Amino acid sequence: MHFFISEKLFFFGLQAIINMPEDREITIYDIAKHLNISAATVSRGLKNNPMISKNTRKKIVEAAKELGYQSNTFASSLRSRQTHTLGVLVPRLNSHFMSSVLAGMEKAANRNGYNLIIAQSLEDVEKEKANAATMFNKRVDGLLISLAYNTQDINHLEPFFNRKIPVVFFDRVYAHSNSTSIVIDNYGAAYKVTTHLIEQGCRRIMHLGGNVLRNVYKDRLEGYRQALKDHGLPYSDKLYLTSTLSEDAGTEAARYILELPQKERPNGVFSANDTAAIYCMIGLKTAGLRIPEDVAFAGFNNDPISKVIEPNLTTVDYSGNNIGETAITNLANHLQGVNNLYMTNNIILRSDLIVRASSLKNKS
Amino acid sequence: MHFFISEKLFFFGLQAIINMPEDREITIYDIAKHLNISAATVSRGLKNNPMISKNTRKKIVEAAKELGYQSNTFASSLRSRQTHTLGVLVPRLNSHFMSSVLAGMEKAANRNGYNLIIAQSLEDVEKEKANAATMFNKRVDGLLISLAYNTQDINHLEPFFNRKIPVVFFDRVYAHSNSTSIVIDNYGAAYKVTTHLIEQGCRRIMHLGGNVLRNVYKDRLEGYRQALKDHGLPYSDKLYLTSTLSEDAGTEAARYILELPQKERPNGVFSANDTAAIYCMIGLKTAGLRIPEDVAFAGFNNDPISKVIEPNLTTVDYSGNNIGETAITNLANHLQGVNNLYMTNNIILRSDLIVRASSLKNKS
DNA sequence: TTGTACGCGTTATCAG
DNA sequence: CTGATAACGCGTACAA
Repeated sequence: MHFFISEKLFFFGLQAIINMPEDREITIYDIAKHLNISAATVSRGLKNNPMISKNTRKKIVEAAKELGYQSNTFASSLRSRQTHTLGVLVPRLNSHFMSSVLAGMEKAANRNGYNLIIAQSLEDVEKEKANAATMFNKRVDGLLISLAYNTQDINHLEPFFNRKIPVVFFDRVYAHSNSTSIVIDNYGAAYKVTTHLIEQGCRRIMHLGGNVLRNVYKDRLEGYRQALKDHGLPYSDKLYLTSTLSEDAGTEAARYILELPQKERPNGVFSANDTAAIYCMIGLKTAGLRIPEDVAFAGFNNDPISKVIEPNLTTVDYSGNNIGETAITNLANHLQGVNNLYMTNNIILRSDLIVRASSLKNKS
Repeated sequence: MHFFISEKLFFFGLQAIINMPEDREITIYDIAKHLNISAATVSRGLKNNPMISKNTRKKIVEAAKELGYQSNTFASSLRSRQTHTLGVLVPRLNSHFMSSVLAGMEKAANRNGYNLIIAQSLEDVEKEKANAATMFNKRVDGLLISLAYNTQDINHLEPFFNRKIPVVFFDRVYAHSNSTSIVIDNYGAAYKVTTHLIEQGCRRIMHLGGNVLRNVYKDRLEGYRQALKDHGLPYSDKLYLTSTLSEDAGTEAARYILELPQKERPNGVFSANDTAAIYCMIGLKTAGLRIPEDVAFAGFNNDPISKVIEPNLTTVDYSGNNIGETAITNLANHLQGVNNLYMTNNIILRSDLIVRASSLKNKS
């Protein structure tokens, strides 16, 4: 069986298709045709190129709005080799500190006309590698990274270095890189906080630390040790626990303390983060110890929970927002040629941290 | 004055340029040339197209690795009209709930081969609009959005609807959209929690709510009211405070309660989030009221602070991780043609929420 | 001040 | 199974 389709019918069918709710993008060519000018002029006009007369520029912008034009970033990126996108690679997204960092970053990025692609390594080097590769493929204009718990080297960032794509480390930085790092004075803060505990009368101070592979934990440990030394207190391995600083790790630390012979128990604890500090506190409180009379506590980060626990936890106000904003602002300036991040091992240090000694009473 | 440049010199100069430390990308053409095959074949081989013989496919992959090839996503996106990027637009990045959502999203996105572009509206419609436009320009394959505090309509999402780019609402959804929404049973949870307070002996229960423009706060308010009604308790405007549910708002609520004549004071408070609940608690505790004997509390979200406050706060375990994973998984499936999100006003409801009644003692 | 012409790197189409 | 060729939408020398 055969169907005959008249030329006319065919034409109409075609028309119908052509007139269907357009699935084509509106391009600068459409605008150009609309205004009887060239696409090049439109392209320039859209970017406020001063070479284009004010009048035509205006017309172009209006036509663009009228036609519902939306610039195509790929085409643009393909041509200009700029994505206006920054990659952010963090260990975890869901900690108070990190989400503050991201909030600060997003704000600064937005202000500078950049977008953020965010990924988490979940503390796993392999995921970190994979994510780094993806970001590279996405041609981010720059990378901001805080290293995973067990990252040993940064070979996976070589592609960035080779292509001179700026990499900014923050918080958990890499010691031997030539990149810029945004950090706080972890050593100093730890020193201060430990000293504070000592001044409150603590003589046996325990430290809950993280993996010393990461600068933050290494520096905090060192600050703690130096403070002990400077005040004539001995350092003991028995009073130094290293863990992931999770809630469970805090609880575990409490158990450890309670199992210690009465005489060997610490009367002060400096934890490298608030979470571990607080769950350790809770463990001890549950066992009947008084805080801070029996054991005084200090943490790190100024997490919201530190203001809720009783008594309030002395802690270091480590502002994620600041870190995030500083990191992005520096990177954006670099990309816009305002500064140059590639001075060897350039370290930008935020020194606005405050030790909050909220309710720890002097035990002298 | 004229310079004469010999053909030879010119050629050498050109050579020098060509041999300069390559700043050109390695493309599929380079691979093609390397293997004496066509770029088309390389393109196919790289994507494991079964039409290409296993042998050549292998060779292609090897050559790619050898030459250090990195696919150019723009070029690919420009051609294929797919970005493998999803836009996420949230009110704020730095709340425990939202960062959990993002963590869940990132995980699911990664698993499905998508990247996330994340932006925050800071509870401001205007920023929401601007961000939506950017995401559209970046040609995200789909948009996930939780509305700002004061968003009235969703006209700014029209571009997405017009182009049939899937939009998924989550948490703070839009009632009259034809899009899929990922929500929990806010009404039911509020009803349950309020009932719980009533069963503990509370007769005058206050509600700290948010802007009823947002479904979450509206539904929680209604669940609260229905529970009162079903248990023969009167509803009173005096016991309903609406705010941003911030720390300050919680403190403010405490002040409000304390200023109330003794007889009009609530003996129970249901807050639409944990933060306000806890700062209200703290305010009352400071004033000498006993929790829960004088005033019992219940919150919403299962924020970490709810496990730290004393006594522990009864709350609704609203899992951001689940919401995030569900949202992305559904969107990804839709994009891959597994399901279709565009059933009118399709609502995907997570019902795995649990009311944790940790330490609230029966006051009968 | 504006237009012409070409290429960015990939994928789709069609032809072998 | 593979190759040639034409887009995709934009930016930019160069020319006018």
